Amino acid sequence: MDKQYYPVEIEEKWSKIWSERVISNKDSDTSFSQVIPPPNVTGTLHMGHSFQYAIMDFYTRYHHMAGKDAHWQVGADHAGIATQMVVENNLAKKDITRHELGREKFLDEVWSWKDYSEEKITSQIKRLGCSVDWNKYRFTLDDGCNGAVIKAFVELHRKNKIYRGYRLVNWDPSLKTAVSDLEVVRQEKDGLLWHIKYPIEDSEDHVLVATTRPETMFGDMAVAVNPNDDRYKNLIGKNIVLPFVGRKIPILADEYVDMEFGTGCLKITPGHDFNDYEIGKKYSLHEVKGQVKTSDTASDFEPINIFNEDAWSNENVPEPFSNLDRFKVRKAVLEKLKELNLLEKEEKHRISVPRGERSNIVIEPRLSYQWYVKTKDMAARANDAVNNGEIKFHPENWIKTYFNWMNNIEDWCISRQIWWGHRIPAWYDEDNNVYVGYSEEEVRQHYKLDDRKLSQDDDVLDTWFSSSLWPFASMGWPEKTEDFEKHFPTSLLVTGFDIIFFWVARMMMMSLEFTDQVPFKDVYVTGLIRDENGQKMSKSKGNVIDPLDLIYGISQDDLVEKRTSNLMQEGLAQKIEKKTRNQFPKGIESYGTDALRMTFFSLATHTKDISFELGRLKGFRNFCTKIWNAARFIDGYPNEGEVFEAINDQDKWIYDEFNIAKSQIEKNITDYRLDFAVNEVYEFFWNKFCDVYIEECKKSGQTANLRPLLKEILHVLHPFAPFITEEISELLFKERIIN
RNA sequence: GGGCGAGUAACUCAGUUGGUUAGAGUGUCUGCUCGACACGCAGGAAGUCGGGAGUUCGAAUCUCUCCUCGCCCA
Repeated sequence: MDKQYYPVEIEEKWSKIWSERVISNKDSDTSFSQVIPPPNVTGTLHMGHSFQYAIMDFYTRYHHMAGKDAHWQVGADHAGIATQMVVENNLAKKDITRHELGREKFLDEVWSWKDYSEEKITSQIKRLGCSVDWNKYRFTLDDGCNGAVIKAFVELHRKNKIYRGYRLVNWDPSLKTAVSDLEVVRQEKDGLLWHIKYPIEDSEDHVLVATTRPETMFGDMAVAVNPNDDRYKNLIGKNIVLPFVGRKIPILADEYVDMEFGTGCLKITPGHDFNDYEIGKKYSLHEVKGQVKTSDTASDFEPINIFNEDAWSNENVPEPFSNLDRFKVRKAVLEKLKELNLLEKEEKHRISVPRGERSNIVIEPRLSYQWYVKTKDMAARANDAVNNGEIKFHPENWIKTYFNWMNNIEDWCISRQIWWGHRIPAWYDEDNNVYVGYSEEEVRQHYKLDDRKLSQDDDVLDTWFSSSLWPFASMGWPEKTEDFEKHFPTSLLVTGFDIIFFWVARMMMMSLEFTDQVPFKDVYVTGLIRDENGQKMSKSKGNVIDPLDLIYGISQDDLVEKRTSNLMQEGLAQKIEKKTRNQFPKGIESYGTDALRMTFFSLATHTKDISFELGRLKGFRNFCTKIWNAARFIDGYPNEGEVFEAINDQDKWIYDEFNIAKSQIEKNITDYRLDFAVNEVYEFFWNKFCDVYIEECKKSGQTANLRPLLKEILHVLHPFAPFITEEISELLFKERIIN
């Protein structure tokens, strides 16, 4: 044995062995199972993935060693919008758009990107030593998952829990697709509030309307005031003549209007604002020959749309404002208003700008046909499962976050106007009647259609729709496979708090809907890995650390190169280079996977921001070397006996200590406190076993128990540090800890 | 506006639900090339536990209040 522990070669040996073998206690009746949160095939794995996989692998090995049939379902996610964007960006470098390529050819491009990314990801998972069965690898867009998705969609539709609706959605004008509420990120910034004069019909007078979005005035269908507002009482029921357009719009009274805000007088633009849409719906606003009218008939409601899919003004907008980008429309409108002396004033105002999570462009609410899942009832059922303890969150506190969202849940918009994803199983005839079914053939049968021409919906489903089926679809559902029967519901889900709404809650709803069972019993909610200053790791901040670079080490130059290549923004490179060279004067040393794992465990505390600091990693690398050297020392003694038998006080003492530590460690493992557990391991091994016991053995010369005790310790240690323990076990005892 | 969380040694963090002198890793200081280990050993320094008030025999921990920072939802 070397004087130091050099992890790289040893780990490569074992990870290869492990990626080819399957651990399983098939004969055991007790199952322990979990599914991997499928990583997106957008590139490579980062620290967050390795962190969570370390925890998942820990529990897989731990329960396997305890005799359970442990199954960890592995796979990857097609990640609709994200992956499509990556491929589109790659094509853009060659000056090709997806439309030039056409749907089919573009999808070929995405599939080949998927193969490329998948290869990287799977080799990373293998390198981390994850105990998964690669024969059972699944992809969220493979045939099996597609079957599950279609079935889920059709069944929900036939149960009247999916519907198609024409309404306002969050529209991403650069991706030209609808996105869900969750995919919109709000950003506060300084903006302006404009006070605009709206002339009153048959009068020289006007009202002052305050708005942050003057460009939408072409879509105005009413002006609203609070009925208790004395300033405007006499105006209620009168009409406004909308500048530039000439449309006559009513002045409505509604409690919704905040008298304190702006002028207390609000323009109502149902086609371009979510709140206004609700008001428009309430009064069924609709235009008849240049006059907007109210009605009691809900179906009369007809909002006016003034933008195209790319957020340029359309034919509903008069010259010279038509066919312009929305921000140009704003500029032009304000100039003209000023000219006509209709702009009273502008004041500073904090506004919250909605942006697309992926594209970062300003979201434009847009009227369109989309598919929705009715969530209220499904959410209530999921909530019951939490309330009656069928699903437990660890730490418990996340329940509050979960309920905070679930109690205010809105219907889920699941259609996306992109190409990469599960095509929506809906067909339209030439009169635009819609039919939902498993296939065109099945649709014709089910709806008893003649041989009329049908064409399938062009849209695909939200990625999270397929992800929400993952715990059972990945195990073969709707087929009653062996895995599904034995390992579903799963025992544990390890995931980050950032996707509790996106994923965890939706899996719960879908699972109860389709299997009448919860998808998992325990949810281990992890924090998010940040850099050593608590900053989010991101390419543009130049603070990303690749887990593989911690395992293998990386030179300063290579690290700088890695951090500064392919930057979106010019000029960042220098700054990042300087910072990086400063922080890593000698690059990064090799620490090994076991040290990284144990560092992750020690960081798996109950806080949500996890600062990754090299000092901690160094401590665990030293610990690995300590283990190595203790073994090396013990290896110098012959095998004097197979089992531990206390013959003196030191023996009794260490065995007591060992058992105390063991039960403490076990408790912490079941409590999902791997941070405590790993500290316990560290403390026992170093301070008690090495510092005291081995030293006593040296003095007394009674060393027969060293080997048997080390063997027992290695078993406790194994889920924490699988590589080094397996290697030592082979070297000293010629046997495997896990076969 | 509603909700959640954080503030403890130079740095990054624990503190298992009120109980001796507040812990760890890293860093730092002193001394050690003694037969496992300098990624080590033996010692050491280092904290007004964000501020204030209260409950208690006893508070980092419970209550109130204030300050600072962060996140999520509207």
